[in-house]
Amino acid sequence: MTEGPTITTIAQRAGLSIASVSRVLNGLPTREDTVRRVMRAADELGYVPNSVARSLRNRRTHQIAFALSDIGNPVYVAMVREIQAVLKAAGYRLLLHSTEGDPEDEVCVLRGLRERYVDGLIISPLRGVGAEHIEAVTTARVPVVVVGPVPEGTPVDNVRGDSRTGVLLAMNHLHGLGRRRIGLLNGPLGTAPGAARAAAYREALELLGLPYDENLVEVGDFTRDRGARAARALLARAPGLDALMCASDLIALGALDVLREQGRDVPRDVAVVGMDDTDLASVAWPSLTSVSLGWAERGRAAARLLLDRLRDGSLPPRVVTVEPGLMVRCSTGGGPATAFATRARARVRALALAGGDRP
Amino acid sequence: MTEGPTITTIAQRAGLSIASVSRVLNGLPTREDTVRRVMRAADELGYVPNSVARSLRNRRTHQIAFALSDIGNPVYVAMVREIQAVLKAAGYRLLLHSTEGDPEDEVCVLRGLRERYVDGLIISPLRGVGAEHIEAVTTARVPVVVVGPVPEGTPVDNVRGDSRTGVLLAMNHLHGLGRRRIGLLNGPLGTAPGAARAAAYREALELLGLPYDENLVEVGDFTRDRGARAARALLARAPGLDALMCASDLIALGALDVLREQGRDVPRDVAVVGMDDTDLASVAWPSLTSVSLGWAERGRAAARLLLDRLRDGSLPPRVVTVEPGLMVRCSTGGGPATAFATRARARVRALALAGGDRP
DNA sequence: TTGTACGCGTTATCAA
DNA sequence: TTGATAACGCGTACAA
Repeated sequence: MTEGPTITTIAQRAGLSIASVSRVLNGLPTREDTVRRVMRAADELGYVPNSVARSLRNRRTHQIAFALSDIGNPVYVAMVREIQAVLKAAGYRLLLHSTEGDPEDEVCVLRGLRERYVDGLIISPLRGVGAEHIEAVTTARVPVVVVGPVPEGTPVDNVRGDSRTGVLLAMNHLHGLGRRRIGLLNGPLGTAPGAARAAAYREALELLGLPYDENLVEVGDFTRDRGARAARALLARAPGLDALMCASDLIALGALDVLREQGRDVPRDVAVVGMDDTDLASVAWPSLTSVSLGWAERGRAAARLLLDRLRDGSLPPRVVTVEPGLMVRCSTGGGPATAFATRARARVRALALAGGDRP
Repeated sequence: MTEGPTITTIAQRAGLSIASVSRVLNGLPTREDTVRRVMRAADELGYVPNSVARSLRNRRTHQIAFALSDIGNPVYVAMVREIQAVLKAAGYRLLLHSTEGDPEDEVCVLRGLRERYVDGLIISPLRGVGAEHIEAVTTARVPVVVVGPVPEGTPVDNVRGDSRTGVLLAMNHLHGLGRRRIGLLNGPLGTAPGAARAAAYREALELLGLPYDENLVEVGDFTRDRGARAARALLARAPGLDALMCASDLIALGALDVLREQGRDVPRDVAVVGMDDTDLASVAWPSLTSVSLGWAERGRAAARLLLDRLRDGSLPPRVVTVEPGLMVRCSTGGGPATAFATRARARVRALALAGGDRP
């Protein structure tokens, strides 16, 4: 808790000016002897630069914030890990903001950026970037990268998943297993992922030549409890279904609970597919086939985008789309031992099926 | 990306001195009229204070760092969430440092504190605070709270779990179910939790009047894979065991995999208990009875300890011990519906058994 | 090569 | 009540 030496202290001790000290410390060309004197004094005093003062001068804090909707959501864990790794390697520190999914809070974070305590922000709003964000994002005084969908044409660095292709992948897989009455357990249609998945589901049915039956669709929430409730409702209404496409792993876990409770065998009677491919998918029993939306990869991409922009602010806004994959596990017939990923291959098939790449 | 107005800009526009502006902005007593002029100018200019400059002056950044061993470890997720909530409410931001379990890296973080970019640190080293940390901890220029065991007598705020009581709780539970050949699947003895759990296991056996049999103990790692491997080895050596005490949920999940693979029914043939009570425990099938070491609570406690100290640096170092509990689920015979927590009650029993409270 | 002096944006002290 | 001014610790033109 000592008061801590500054370059002034060092200068006094070494009998030099603070300018010389600063130069040595920053590795600027200096006479050999001076270097030694400064280093010696710094060493003896246990000098450590004050990063706040430095930031004030440099206008760089070497800190980057990540605003996420909910720390408890496992999809974010993978993202945080990757982001942190990339940033750390580049000499940045990671600040975390958990907004609990409150859009107002998210806007607050964006506004707070103007306080200049970070050099940049990665934000991943659960419900997508709405009108209320957009102004804050585009007028922010530091670079912002959005993970998730943004309105068409928004001039901002953006990393997106492709749940449409993900759903096509999964539906194609189920169809290939001979399933024909495939139910959808979706999240709220008001959220970006909910809407996208609903549309992709319909599209897939069409492509597969299956009829759309609204009795096979139930909307709930992205949680396990609500997923279970939705599954119960759906199974009551459509007892004959032979597969469930779930809009998240948590929903799928809820569905598994209900199926087990009703004595229906998974995957024999009903095959189940989740989305997000979180840790939970491999832990569940039966282990869950799940669409991998590439969360980890998205985290990495977002961090890289941001670092690039910090190096060169004049870059045009870029959009990175991460390819989805399908992790096949027991809940659709794959074994835990035989769990395998189909990414490129399955994707090709699904896209051929879909007739083109339009994420 | 404008250059951003400062109090100087405001002062000019309002025809006042920067001192007056600062006073108004900080709510110090000022003439009504002046207040209005300043507020108006600030508003029109869209002024936002520069938190870096403020920090330089105040020597407070309103940032707190949390150094953890591995973001991917689910026990930390709960902690991060709670810490963030407490800090946010108190007006602090949370910085994350993932050290990947590297003690050297942890020391680096501690050293980095001297750069003054945070007001305090919460650190939770997986292997406990060793000799290499201790100097760094005690000489850090900002308050540090350690979550996890520290050498006796270290003058530092400290939050600890009580895995000893936790193990006693679990062993007592298993004994109560009639299990007599209870195996231990432990993590490395070189880690603090590993050592503590090994000791507690022996102690429990003694208290329960059961013999210690080294053939019933296998040491691996805290991961699922290594847990599975350890389980396989243990089951080969001691096929007759009727219960498994696992030093972490991940180990327990690995054990469940192996038991399923060998066709042994859980809990009928072998009852399984995990530790940490992570989300995974309730997702697994059969759902996993697990010792709750109170990670969320520990996070809260750590944050509070730190905030207290920031308010008053002269407080004596405090130690908070969080009580463990037992979440009984299917893997020892409880149902998912009947899952219940025994904390106080079971604790009392276990302690009566243990003959006193000595965490 | 080295030193002087100023600015980064605030807050706080002291006169006026 | 207000204004001039000095820090906070660092980096860097510019002058010596």
